[in-house]
Amino acid sequence: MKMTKEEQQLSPVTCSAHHRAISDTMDILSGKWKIRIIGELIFGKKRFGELLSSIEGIAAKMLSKELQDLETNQLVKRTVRQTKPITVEYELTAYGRTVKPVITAMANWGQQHRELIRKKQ
Amino acid sequence: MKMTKEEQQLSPVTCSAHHRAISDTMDILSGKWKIRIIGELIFGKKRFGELLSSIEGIAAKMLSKELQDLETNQLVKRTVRQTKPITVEYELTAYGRTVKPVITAMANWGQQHRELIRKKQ
DNA sequence: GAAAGTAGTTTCCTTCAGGAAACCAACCCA
DNA sequence: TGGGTTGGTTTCCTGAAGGAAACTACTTTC
Repeated sequence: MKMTKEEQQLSPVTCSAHHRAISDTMDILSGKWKIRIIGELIFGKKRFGELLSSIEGIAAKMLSKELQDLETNQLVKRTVRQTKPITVEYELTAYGRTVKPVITAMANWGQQHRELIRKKQ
Repeated sequence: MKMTKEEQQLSPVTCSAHHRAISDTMDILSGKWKIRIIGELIFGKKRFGELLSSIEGIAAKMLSKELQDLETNQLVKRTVRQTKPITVEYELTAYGRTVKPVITAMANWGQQHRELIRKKQ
């Protein structure tokens, strides 16, 4: 039986692994804010309050919870700095930066989609 | 002011467009089943019942609703075939196939993530 | 001693995505 | 006449996600 390149790539044997991998990614990036937070941290370290004001619409509760999730999954590192009022810095780990291609793929497709919709109307 | 390559790419000017693009993508691929459905249709046309049994765990109501969403967004084409009991075929549009890089990026990252977790434990 | 700035946590509430099961409707076959 | 097959829709329900606002705790400054 001949298979196209695509079918080889996604053969039934590797198919369930494929689904699992996608599920894993969706679980880790799930929720309304995780990708926004990662997008904010791609530029570098940010303090809790900075994230709170730069991510429009997020409440402190959600920011705190989502950052904990990201920390649990090793995507983000939390550092308490012994400043006058204590400040806390969040930054992407090297591992967290590996998510960038996923985000880029989504951004590219979304942009193309928007252009296509605009042209049609 | 000097900027790294990354900062040029994601300059403040294009930043909100970037967020919008990501939101668009997430909206269209949102929900528990859309990516699974697209993944199933990458192999070719499938009837409603075939999708229902090949996508483990989905209920008819959800399948119906998600397919409608995908059709609305031009990712999927629905064709009624005048067979003895009427059958309905769903297939990806050419446009629907452009989502593949996004799914591939998610699958790749998920797989890498799983391997990393496995090595650590 | 009060106010202001840091980084959260707690409580209470609402909404909505999604699941289970029953139902519908057209058609064929026996 | 009634069961099987197709492709759905309707109804009812629940859990989880997320929002608003108040509260905590520590320190510095006024």
